[in-house]
Amino acid sequence: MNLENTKAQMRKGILEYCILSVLSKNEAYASELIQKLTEAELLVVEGTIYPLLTRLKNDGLLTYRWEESTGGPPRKYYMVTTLGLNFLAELKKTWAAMVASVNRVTGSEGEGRR
Amino acid sequence: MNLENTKAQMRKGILEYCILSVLSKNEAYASELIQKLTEAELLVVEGTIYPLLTRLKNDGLLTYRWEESTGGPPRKYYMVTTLGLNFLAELKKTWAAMVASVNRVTGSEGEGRR
DNA sequence: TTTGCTACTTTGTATTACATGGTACTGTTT
DNA sequence: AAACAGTACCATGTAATACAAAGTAGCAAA
Repeated sequence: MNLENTKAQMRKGILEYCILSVLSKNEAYASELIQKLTEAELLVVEGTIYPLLTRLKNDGLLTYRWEESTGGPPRKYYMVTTLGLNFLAELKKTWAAMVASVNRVTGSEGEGRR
Repeated sequence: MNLENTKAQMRKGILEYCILSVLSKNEAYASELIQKLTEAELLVVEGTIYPLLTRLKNDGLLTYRWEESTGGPPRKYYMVTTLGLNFLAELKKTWAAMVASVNRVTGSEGEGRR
């Protein structure tokens, strides 16, 4: 029962939401995504993001296209599909509801709203 | 990739926080906890909460005492230890930081603060 | 005694994040 | 040209968690 472990557990399930959200604004390839999420202090690593992107693609929420790079191997640029946009809208609601619930239960209901 | 599944994943890791938080205000037994969390629209079931309570107890964050019931079997009333309170304080910070990060990444940073 | 309710417990399963190691393409250095 | 370094993608195995499901046990009323 250490804090790092609990943090990791808390991150579970929100990555999908974050990735879809980031990609809905701009297409990006995996390394770019990792950089953006890391900048936002949401730890992610390769071993996490590649399987996740593949899963989202297999479920029809993402597509990708290959693009040559000016140095190094070609990149897979991912973008959100229409289905992905719908799912993202649902996730947004879900996230908002969950934050509200947690804040209510933990007694920080008013925070950020006064 | 269905919404219910993603919701379940989003809940991961926050239960510890919610339970510690609820118990820090009033001691309670498992069924009471389930009721409170369900009222707050945070689904929990027996199979989830009993092992979790035991884990928190084994890690020294919770203690319990038996109390006879006026009908039915005796109840285990759980309460938070000093160690648990410290951990709770950390979780509170962690949760707040994560919500801030997610909102920043998904572009809902201002929401609830206007 | 049987039935029903409450409360606690245990076992097995699905899902996820991550660590780790591996493949492949490009350009640079020797 | 050969070796190397850097970038990018991919695959496998592990740990942790939530949950379903089935089980145990106490108490009380019919």
